[in-house]
Amino acid sequence: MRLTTKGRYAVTAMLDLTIHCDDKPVSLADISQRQSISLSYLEQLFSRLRQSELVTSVRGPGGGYRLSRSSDSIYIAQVIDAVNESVDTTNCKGKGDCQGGEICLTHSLWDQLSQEIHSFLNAISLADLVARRDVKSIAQRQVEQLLILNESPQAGAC
Amino acid sequence: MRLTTKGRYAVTAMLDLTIHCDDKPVSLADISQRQSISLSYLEQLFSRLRQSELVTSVRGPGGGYRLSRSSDSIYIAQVIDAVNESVDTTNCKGKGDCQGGEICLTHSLWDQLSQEIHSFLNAISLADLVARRDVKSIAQRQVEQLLILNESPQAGAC
DNA sequence: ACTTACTTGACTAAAATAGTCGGGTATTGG
DNA sequence: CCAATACCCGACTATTTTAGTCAAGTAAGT
Repeated sequence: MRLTTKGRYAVTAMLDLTIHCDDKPVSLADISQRQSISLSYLEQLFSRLRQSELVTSVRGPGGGYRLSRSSDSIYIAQVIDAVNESVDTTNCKGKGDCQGGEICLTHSLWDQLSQEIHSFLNAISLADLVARRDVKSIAQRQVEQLLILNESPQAGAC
Repeated sequence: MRLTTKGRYAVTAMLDLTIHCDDKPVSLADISQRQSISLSYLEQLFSRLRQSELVTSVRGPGGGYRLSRSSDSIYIAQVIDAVNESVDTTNCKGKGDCQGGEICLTHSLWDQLSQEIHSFLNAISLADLVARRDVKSIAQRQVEQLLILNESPQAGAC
């Protein structure tokens, strides 16, 4: 099982994309500023997200990324899977050959835990997260901080 | 969040201890053979398990380890915590200072997931695992394999 | 005494994480 | 056309963690 900054960044970036998407695609530079994630690292993550067909890209000036489908049909588990191999907690990737070809003593426990985590993350969509009150207020704070930082009022398109 | 071989080994070893404990303490050498875990590595893990007061040790010949209390009052979450810092999935360890002192966009999600995993692992005791049918049959297989392995050396040795 | 078995700490190879860097390529507004 | 924008891609790297090994103890039973 791996659940580290990589997966967290991916979900955070996808959520940012969901919040700040109206008609124009969202550039990685914007996400980088709002979410304090390095631009180069974001590029790496979005390469995987695009390969998994969770986002589509638009090149050139004014370009950026869009969700490839509605935010209520993109689930957190899919985002994590895209960048973070899996949420499997078994050693044998569910195959049951954990102890020299045979199943190990605790295999069923880890198998059960993996299913538990997967169903939890697969039941929450990006749309669900956007609807949360705390997410809304944090997103607003981030936009305001960015405006102060940039000083020049950048025509709040959203 | 970390859930790797270290935590799995710890739970497996504790389960082995639960199964093979009658009156005499269980030596790490026995666990090492049955569960195919390196003896030196087990020593490292049991050092942590002892510090967390999950096991007690008996030194000298015939010595080994015992559960410090009944197997129905030792929970999987405690074993993992003992060797594997925590099952927390947030970046800020629940503090909420994930984005430069402020809370990050996805904090509540990871916080919720952490609680989910913790309650799952905290609801299963070693006694619960021992009672499982698959665990019983795997344990029996391991004992039989060990008997075969230990009886053979008389043939070609010396 | 001798052996067994726990105890401790230092050390290490390999892998993963969390990035950086430098060059591409497509697109578009002027 | 052209230069700026922003995605695209692969190689590189420092740091941390994992999954151990090794050596030198200490305590206790026969």
